[in-house]
Amino acid sequence: MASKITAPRGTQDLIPPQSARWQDVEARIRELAHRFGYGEIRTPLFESTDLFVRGVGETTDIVEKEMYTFPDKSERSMTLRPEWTAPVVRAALEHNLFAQGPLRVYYVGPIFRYERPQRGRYRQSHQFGVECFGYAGPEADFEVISLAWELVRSYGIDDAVLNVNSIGDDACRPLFRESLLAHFRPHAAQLSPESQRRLERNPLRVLDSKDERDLALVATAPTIASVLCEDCRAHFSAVTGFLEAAGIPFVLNPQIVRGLDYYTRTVFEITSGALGAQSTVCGGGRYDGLVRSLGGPDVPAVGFALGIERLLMMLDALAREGERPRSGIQAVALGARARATLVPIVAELRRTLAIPTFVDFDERKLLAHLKTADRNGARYALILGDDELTAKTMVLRDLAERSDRSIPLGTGKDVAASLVEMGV
RNA sequence: GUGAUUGUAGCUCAGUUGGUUAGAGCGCCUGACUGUGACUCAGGAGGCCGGGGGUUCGAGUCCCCUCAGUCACCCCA
Repeated sequence: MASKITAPRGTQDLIPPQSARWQDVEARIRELAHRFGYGEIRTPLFESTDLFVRGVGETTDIVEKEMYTFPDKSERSMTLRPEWTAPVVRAALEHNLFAQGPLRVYYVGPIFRYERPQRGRYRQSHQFGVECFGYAGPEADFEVISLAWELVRSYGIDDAVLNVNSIGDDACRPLFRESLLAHFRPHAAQLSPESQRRLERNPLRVLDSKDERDLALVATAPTIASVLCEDCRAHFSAVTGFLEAAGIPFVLNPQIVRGLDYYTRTVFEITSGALGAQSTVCGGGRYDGLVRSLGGPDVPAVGFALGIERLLMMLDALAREGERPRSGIQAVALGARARATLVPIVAELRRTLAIPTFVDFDERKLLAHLKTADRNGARYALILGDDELTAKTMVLRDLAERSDRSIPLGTGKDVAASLVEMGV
């Protein structure tokens, strides 16, 4: 087994029938994004390391320890995409998309983070996300949040919770930072080592510490709400107002800080109890400063990223694995002559019918073929043996109804036509 | 990166204080039933016991290392 090559740690193969669920989810995502008027963007799997360092923030965990970074053959430092937002902004700038007014895009695809795998956390995972550029107003925040919520709602996931918060902007966040420093610094020695480190680099992140040594001080820390500037306050209350008007339930959660540096004002998360320690299925917010910090114009933006693995985990927790309806035809040939006759017929069925045609080329008994049909979830078995060859017919067995019908044996087109006529 | 725990057939798992040729259930294949699927019965195939090293007369069982899974911390999707 040691000599056997296995999938790298924290990655997984997606194989049938599991892959069909992913196709369903992705189809729903695309349909939803389409309805909201978002166009798809695809960017390279790897980018210049610098893009993420500048875009995500040097003090974030992603940049400090989670990036898959490697030198290419020209010794340029490259990094496997650990998140989509920075590449999306880079691409929009590169193609000058911001010159044409507001931009709405969505993405679906893998991200890579060098982490120790556990429930809901992998080295390669997949995200669906949207980015809405060009609107500074709360309407855009609402649009993006409601899009994320709509996906969760459409699956009937009832234990999902929408948490929202505002972390202020350039005007008031520095004040919040100062008041946090003033609160924690005198007691810095009592904080956990990790929090002490964060206190200097990014004091906001001390707030989401779960270390027992920090809890007491965190609990008495000043809240952002107390220092929010008038603009931020108005913006945030407009966002929550839209949510209320739309009947989208939410929780005001001052603990939500977000781990990426580029967020401003509105931040939100959708969480679920079905996900173990990684309770966030979707996280996002506003990042008005990012485009500029990546060398672009002053373009406000708001977006989110949603973990597809985690969404599927939530669906699993609902455990409503409905019986999949039978679909398709198992073409069955008994004997070499029947098999030779069947091959072109199968080819024609596959060309004209929308449902799958299954076929087993091995010489097996009818019983074995029917078992295979059962396993394939086929609705019908189309049987051709010596009797049928003589009578110039085929037997169409309805595996759900357990009934047989006879159809004339002809060319592939003839057979396909008969099947269509019979409502197959 | 830290800690805990697990790795035996395709899957779920047994394997006594180390002791000959490693087991079960499910699944798969074949047959009972020249040609009608979810039941039954009987056979069969399929394992360098994750990998490497060590202790021992002898290791699936003990020790070390390594890889991987799981769970948690950290952090996030």
